[in-house]
Amino acid sequence: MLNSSLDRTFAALADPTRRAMVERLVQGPATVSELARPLPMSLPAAMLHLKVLEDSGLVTSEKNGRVRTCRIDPARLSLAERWVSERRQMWEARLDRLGAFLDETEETP
Amino acid sequence: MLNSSLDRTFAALADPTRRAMVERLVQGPATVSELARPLPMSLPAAMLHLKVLEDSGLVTSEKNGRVRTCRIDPARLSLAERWVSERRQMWEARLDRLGAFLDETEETP
DNA sequence: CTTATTGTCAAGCGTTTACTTAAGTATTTT
DNA sequence: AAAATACTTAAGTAAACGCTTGACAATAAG
Repeated sequence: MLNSSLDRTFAALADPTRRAMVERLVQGPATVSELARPLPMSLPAAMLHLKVLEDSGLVTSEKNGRVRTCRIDPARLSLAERWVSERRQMWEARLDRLGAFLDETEETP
Repeated sequence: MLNSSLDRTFAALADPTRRAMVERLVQGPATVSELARPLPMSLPAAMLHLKVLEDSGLVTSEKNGRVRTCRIDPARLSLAERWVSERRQMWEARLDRLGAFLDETEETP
């Protein structure tokens, strides 16, 4: 399905814990522990959130030795941004058409 | 909480049914039935989705007589758009700083 | 070799989500 | 007034989420 990646991306961003992780990762790569440390939950819980972010494609990671380094994928951020932006633009385009129609209609009152 | 509106907005957009409703509403206002008709589910189910959209603030509605008319609130679309956009920009800013640093470091090789 | 660090897997539990069908209310239309 | 329309509420169910604790790697450091 074409949209299921949008599903997962928006769902990933719907949680404050996961947005906090994104917020951290836009400053640069981080390990699993670094991401989990500030969070008010157990490490396994944090890893589940991380898994949601990875499944959405917003975050990628690679393991070297015993440490896994995570980084954000800005392309996925753009994907979500673009969907919203395009819909807002459609809405604006409709308003423009409506305005033009009204201008035409009320010529020489 | 300041962020719970972002929570609800992203959560609302995470579902294909609700995105389809948004997609419809950017073309202009619609009634509950008009929104529900194309969907492969019962009317009450569609109304639950609509409620999620309203709770998020993405959609508003008013009832005249027996028909409820729904319209989108583009400001809420912008809210989501802006959050994503700002984070993507933070990520880009970091890359810029990194580039500048590397340029400085490798002067006169 | 022993120990600490870093991450992972699994089982369990309570809450929330996404529907369903059935019944009911308010407003038009005939 | 009777019937159709448009929406709303309620009750119930199955699946998904978010978290916990506990046990268990694998790697690095002393």
